[in-house]
Amino acid sequence: MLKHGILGLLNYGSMTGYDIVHIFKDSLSYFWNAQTSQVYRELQTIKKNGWAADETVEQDGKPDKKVFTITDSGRAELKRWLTEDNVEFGIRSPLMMKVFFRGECSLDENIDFFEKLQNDSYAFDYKMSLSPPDTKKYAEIIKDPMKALYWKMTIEYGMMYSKMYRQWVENCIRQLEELKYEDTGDQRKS
Amino acid sequence: MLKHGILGLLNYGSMTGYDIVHIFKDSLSYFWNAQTSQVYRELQTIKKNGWAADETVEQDGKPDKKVFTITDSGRAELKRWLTEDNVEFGIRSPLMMKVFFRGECSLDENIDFFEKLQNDSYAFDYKMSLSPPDTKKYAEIIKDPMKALYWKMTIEYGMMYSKMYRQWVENCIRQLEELKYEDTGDQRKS
DNA sequence: TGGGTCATGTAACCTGTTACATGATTAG
DNA sequence: CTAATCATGTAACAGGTTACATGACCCA
Repeated sequence: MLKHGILGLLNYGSMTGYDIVHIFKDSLSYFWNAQTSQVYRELQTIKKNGWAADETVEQDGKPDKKVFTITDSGRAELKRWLTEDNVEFGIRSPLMMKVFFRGECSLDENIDFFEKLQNDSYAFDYKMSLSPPDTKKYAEIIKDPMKALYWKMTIEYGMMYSKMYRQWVENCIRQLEELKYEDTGDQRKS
Repeated sequence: MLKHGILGLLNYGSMTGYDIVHIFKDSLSYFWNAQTSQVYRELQTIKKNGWAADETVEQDGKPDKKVFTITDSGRAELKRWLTEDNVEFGIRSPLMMKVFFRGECSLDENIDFFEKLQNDSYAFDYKMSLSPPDTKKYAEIIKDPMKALYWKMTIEYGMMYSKMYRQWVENCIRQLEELKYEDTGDQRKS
């Protein structure tokens, strides 16, 4: 998966592992987070597969760098990946796995649990409002406004997801709180 | 992750690997899909960790089975996992990775792409309406209505996600179709 | 006699995470 | 002097996927 993300970036222009790591952090982090170590490893297999070639560039005052350039075979592989249909609808969610079994904890513990989720989602939105995916940096790389459209779609997805998530969490909290009142003598009518 | 899901199920009652695989298929598949091979492997490590004990039961007319029973240490581990806070808000999405780079394909190809996503989501909803997560089977296992609440929450999440997803896809298609009309001479006003 | 259910797995592989490791330059 | 930025990775582990493998019984 990450392999093809890297290939996609290399297709915009030649760059180093270091560059790739930073683009992931700045512009793709909210739907994919890439470990430095994995990026360097994938670059090795990309090279081994002949999807990119590397060239060592000396710099002064800075360490040498290894610039990767996509090959025709790499572009073909990128296109193959984009065309292949294996995008299954489905939500592999570690969070739901936990929610599913929360009956083992007390009502109060679970209210705390969901309130923490709520806070995380607020924090996420706040962080996003402070530093949205870095438009300028990405525009430098991507240039073509037509291509930026797809980037915008992923951001819209992130925002819609975040909104839906918050609604779900609030709904869960409401249900738990109603149960709590029922337990402690039905104070809802007062 | 799956390890703890299995532990959660064993906590409801002793069962075999085969049972676990089927419960995952019937009731948890829409947020986690478990491979048979992985289930059997995880059961081995669960046993090795002392979280469950196994007992071979002979049957007539059917192959022998290995029934796993959770231990106190297993219950403690389940509780530890539920209590530990590592539920990061964030959406690791292979789909978004693909959407991000779709600028490499033509408008028409991309309209097809999103229409396929739309169909998948319709198919998912239809399948869910025909056979929603198997209430009866799950009720047999879970019994306690208080615990079933958390199961219901995961289903609500699935439905809300599915709705949001469809809206997002429709929104994407709309944007692409507008662009198409602009390209072919702005027929929107007619 | 052919397909479904019951029931068990192994082996190889791929992908992602965590921890560790180095070292020069530059700005505050 | 110290922290950040630039720039590279290795090693071990954890978790998930794919392919393969076996075998009896039951129902149509």
